Amino acid sequence: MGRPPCCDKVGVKKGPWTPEEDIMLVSYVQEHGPGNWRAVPTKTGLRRCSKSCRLRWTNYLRPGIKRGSFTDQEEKMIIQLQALLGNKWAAIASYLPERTDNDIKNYWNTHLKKKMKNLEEKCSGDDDLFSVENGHNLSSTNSTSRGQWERTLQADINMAKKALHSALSLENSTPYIKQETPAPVSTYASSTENIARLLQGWMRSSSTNNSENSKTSSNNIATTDSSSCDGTPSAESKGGMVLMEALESLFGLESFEPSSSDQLSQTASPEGSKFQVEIKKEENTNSQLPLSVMLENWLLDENTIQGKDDLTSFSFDETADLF
DNA sequence: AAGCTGACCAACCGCCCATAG
DNA sequence: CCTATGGGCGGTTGGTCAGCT
Repeated sequence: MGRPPCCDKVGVKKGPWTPEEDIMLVSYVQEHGPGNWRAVPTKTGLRRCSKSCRLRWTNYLRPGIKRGSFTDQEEKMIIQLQALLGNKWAAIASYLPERTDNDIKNYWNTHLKKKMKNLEEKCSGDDDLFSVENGHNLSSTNSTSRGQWERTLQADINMAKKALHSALSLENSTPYIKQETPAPVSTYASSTENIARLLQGWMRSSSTNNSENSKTSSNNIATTDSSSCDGTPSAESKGGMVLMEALESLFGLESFEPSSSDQLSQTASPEGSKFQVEIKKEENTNSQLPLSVMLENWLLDENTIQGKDDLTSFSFDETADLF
């Protein structure tokens, strides 16, 4: 017997969100803040499940979401964090605050999984270093001898260290949470911008086909988003700016702009901070933790991250005591 | 031009966890 | 301690579109 559904199935709308619904949701969140999702459908009049509202906000409407294709650097990070953490998309997303876990998950499933499989095929015959299909590398070595396992582990650790070190030293161009570097605002889309784009796409689609149902609008928008994902304002996004201004005056949404990295880290990735807090809590019992958790602790430890030189000084010998 | 197929991605679903009462 | 509830997460589905035959 599972949990009862989060809301009545009867009368609840499903499927793609319309711009009108998005506006209603954004204006509600602007007024009340994210949270208490249960109350959102009743207070906004949205005929949507509360969960659906939360998902729509976190995956699409919240400020600080970057859309469009992934950069090489992001791709690298995802691959390596996935190898290290497994399919912990929320945890991975905490390192890429401008990406949602859903985005990362989708990107992994559609692009990287295949890529890694090809790579694995190429590398078959070596060892299972590239075995990422089942998520955690570390767990795939159960049947190997201890020595082999340790070598594999050492390689994993080195790989992770290199990955993080290179990622952290890449001109600080990625707005990692812990670094608290100002986010490149141009690459972000605030809620206002998101909505503006939504409206724009919707208007465009309805102007070309007035009878077009709103189902397709959200997909049109998604395509539009990709076209301007590089942060360079396209002609379309300039049009969006006009709408944005209109919306700003309508809802007073300028306060949504991630004016500081602190705000960004709070709004863009609450999961990350929560994750880090959880890890912190676990540190007290480190001595009894499995290595995977120890590694996570090490990777996420604030001091380690901040003093990134330390990353390379981690030795497998330090972990030997664990066994 | 029509049909087919695979890629992509937004959204849904079910389970789990934390917490308030 | 137990239960109900809200929120979060990962897996999966289904609609749309582009490319190919």
